[in-house]
Amino acid sequence: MTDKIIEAVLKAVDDSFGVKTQISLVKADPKFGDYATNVAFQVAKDIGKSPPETAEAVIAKLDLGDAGSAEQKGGFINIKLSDSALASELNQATLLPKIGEHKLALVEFGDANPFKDMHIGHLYNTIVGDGISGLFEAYGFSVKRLSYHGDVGLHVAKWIYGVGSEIDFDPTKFTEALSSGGDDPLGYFYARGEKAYTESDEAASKIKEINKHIYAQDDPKINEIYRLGKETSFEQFDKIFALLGVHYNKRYLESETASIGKKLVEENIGKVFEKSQGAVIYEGEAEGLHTRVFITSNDLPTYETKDLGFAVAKDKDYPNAQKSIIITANEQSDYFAVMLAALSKIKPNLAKVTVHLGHGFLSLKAGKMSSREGNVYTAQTLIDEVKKAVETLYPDSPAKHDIYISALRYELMKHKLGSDIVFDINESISLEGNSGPYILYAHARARSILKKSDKQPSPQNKFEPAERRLAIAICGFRQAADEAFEGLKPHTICNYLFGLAGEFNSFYETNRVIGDDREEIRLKLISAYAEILKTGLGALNIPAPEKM
RNA sequence: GCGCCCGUAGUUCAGGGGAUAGAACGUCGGCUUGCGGAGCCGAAGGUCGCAGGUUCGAUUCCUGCCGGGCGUACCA
Repeated sequence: MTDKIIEAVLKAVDDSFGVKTQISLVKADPKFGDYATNVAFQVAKDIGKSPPETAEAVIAKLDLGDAGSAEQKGGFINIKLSDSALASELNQATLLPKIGEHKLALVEFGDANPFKDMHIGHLYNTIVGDGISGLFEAYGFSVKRLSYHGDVGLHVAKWIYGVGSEIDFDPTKFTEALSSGGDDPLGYFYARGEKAYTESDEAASKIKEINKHIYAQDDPKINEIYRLGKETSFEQFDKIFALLGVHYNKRYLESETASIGKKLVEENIGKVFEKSQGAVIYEGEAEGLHTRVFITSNDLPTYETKDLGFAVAKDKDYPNAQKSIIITANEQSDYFAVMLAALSKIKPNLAKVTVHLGHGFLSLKAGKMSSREGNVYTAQTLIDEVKKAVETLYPDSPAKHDIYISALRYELMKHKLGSDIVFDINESISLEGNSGPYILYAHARARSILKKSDKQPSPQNKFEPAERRLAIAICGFRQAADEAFEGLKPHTICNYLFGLAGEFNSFYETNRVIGDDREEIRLKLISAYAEILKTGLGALNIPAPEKM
């Protein structure tokens, strides 16, 4: 509908002044109209008239058909949708264009490294990734959720050193050693190795030696400890993914992509890469980037090389993806710019569809959780805390699971990606304010009203002012969703839903539904409202139970 | 040093050339014998970091500065 209006306005501008331009339609202050455009300001100067005169002239030529009417105020052209146009809009308010039909999108996220903790940053990353995946699915894409893990590299050697020095590198003592690492053996032994690495040269060289054995796989004891540690790690990761309801299509490992990438880099030395000080590097300065090492002077591939191999591996498994999104913390943004620059010279078609999406740093609001000083909070700890808080606040709810999942997911997606965010557990589970449970409650309440009535929702071509206001708000979904999808900004959906719920509560406060003369049309509004809440939450993979 | 991101109410955050800069939390004051009050209405609270520039119009774009985060050759 808005497309048709924009078209009509542009035609009127062209007819009046022979000017071709571009405009957007914004939601107007309700006292002025439903939508507004400032096109008169844009063209007024060129045609030598004041904005109000220009707007009047445009309106004189404007043919909106039965879509609505327009009037000028202070240079703005305010458009009011006709009731019939609004009614038909309302009927298709939940529909999103299936522009991804028969198209494939790859989304990579949740790349926690085995042998290390899955901390709250990984949790954030995982939820954002699954949300972006859901958004693409809502627009009809077939989405493959992929994870990628650094199962080789110095951090692994540090961990093996940490545990190995305790059990004298005897794999049979591994299980016993795990229990001595407390409730978080992975983090515990990694921290030990890390400490030794920085504090002792002897340990550092031993760790580097272990690292070589890991790549070469030529030491049976190290191989076995490695296998056990990796198994333990992924068991933990899978437990968390299952808790969150995240379903991956495929897990990739750096140990698999390393050789593919290394071959690719070696083939392109002198073309894309240069040798320097014994290492193989990519010089990005000419493109405004920086230089990065792809193969070390010890002849080991770095993360960048493995990522090149990963791009190829993904393409082999899922050829012709229209979009490949990589989601990481934004500390890796510059890194990805270099990696993608190198990729664009080797596999331009792959680089073209690849987008890196960076998110900010997640911290927790100071509270009881900060008692574990010096520790990074693990994903599991935060999940447990939120779950526990939900059980206390909603002891009788039949939907506790959905509530705590929604609390987590909503809280992490309601902020614009890229900025650092502070997670407040109490706020995340509260029914007051901009929270997941608030939206869930709004949805459950609407469903309950619909269930209670014995009449059927029925559209009508005439709205009372309060009804049309709600209807307009409901029809805003499409725009919010498009913005979220096109700009990879899930938070626009959260903010929209929160605003919509506020509109509804305000409406519901003074407009009786059941038993009113206008029950059918109001039920229609409520049903559309409930569907929008469910669809919007669903697009971000947030559950919306019927009761809570 | 250089590069990228960020500075909006007491706090957490939206907005991102255009009509009076918004919301939530917190504070204060009202409403409620009704469909889920877990709500609604209202008040107080802002030099949109500072200074220039572009523009009919700048919180928004540009430049500089101040403050913060991240990155910046062999970690990921």
